[in-house]
Amino acid sequence: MSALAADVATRTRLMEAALILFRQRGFHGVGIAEILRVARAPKGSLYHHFPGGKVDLAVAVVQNIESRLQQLFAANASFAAPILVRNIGNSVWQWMRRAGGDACALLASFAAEGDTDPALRAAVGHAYRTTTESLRASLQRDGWSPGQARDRAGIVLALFEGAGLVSHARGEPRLFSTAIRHAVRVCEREGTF
Amino acid sequence: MSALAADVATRTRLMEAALILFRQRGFHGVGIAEILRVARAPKGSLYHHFPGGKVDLAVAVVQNIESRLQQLFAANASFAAPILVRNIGNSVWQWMRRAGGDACALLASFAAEGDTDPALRAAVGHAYRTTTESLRASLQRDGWSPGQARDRAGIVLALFEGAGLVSHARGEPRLFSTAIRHAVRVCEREGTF
DNA sequence: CTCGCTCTAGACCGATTGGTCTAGGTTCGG
DNA sequence: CCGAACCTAGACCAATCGGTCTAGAGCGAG
Repeated sequence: MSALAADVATRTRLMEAALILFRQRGFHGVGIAEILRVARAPKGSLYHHFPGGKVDLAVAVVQNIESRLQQLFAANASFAAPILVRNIGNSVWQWMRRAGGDACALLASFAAEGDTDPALRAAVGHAYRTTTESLRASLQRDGWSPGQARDRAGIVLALFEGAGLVSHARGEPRLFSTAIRHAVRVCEREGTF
Repeated sequence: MSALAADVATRTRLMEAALILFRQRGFHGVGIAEILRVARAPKGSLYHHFPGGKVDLAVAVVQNIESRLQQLFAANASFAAPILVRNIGNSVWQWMRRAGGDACALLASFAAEGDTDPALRAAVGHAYRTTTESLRASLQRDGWSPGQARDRAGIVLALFEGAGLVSHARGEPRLFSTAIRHAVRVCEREGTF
């Protein structure tokens, strides 16, 4: 099916362009025209692949990020929470270093504009929920109490989101790697933390 | 000067409306028309008080938040870092609970759309810088090494920004108070953390 | 070959965007 | 009481917004 191949390519190109641009300027900061220009696609293609238009595209991007994160959790499921957090943190860091691939800051960006659209808000909320849940499960497997596991999962998520945001805003990747190290320690059973 | 009084009132009303709306939907998500409607001001007033238009208004709001944060640091300068962080965290939490007064999530929102405008980006960067600097100074006063103080200041800032964002996105104020408690511990000299 | 379906292509639309500009109060100092 | 300064008020503008719609290119199946 060469038709399908072309389809996938265009669809993917649209999502990649959207990811890059939304990350830079947020949902409302980017016009459809610009996405199409970057993706080198005509308007018809966008509304063919994403009948709901701009929101539909943004939701698809969020879901894609969510599933990528879930894959990372699955790939690291056999590790203890500190190792898992370190590995996932490093993977996300790699995404951020490769131009435009920053997942963290995109979710944060959409979260910041949360009251925009119910569907988009729901997608971001779902992504946060599944990520927190995976983190919590890992911590509980390590022996943390349910309450402790939930709190620490929230802390780790907030830390990553905040660090992604601030380090992006200030052009200081350093902060993100510091945050990874700290998040790892938050998950360790030894020490007061 | 009753003219000045009217002036101040309109200017303030514009900034308050902008703060509330930008926080909800970000810089690009809010139109000037809506700000004017909420502030009950005509267009002419906006461009009189903020000749640079929308960006000028947003920068003023960011600077206002920055100065409010600096006032909090000044008011808590005599406390050790953990107490200072707890107090400031609680104050910010109060802002967030009062409708529309969330400072953290607004900076985060603008940071997320950072590539929008150089002036806005600079204002947010400056606010982050002064806040981190105040935090670092407090930690160093407590005896932390310069490197440790800088790292921990960054962690605390990222934690607050991330927690403000995620808790706002998910409607879970709980996470923010958990983050405050954690941030306090990050600043404590006792324990491994 | 031709039919039919998927996808591309872009002209076109009304609504809304941020911003400019001219008038019209209002409130001072003198 | 009057002119100048300050501020309000909103009509108006080009540009852009997200979205719809028709036309046709390209393909595999029969």
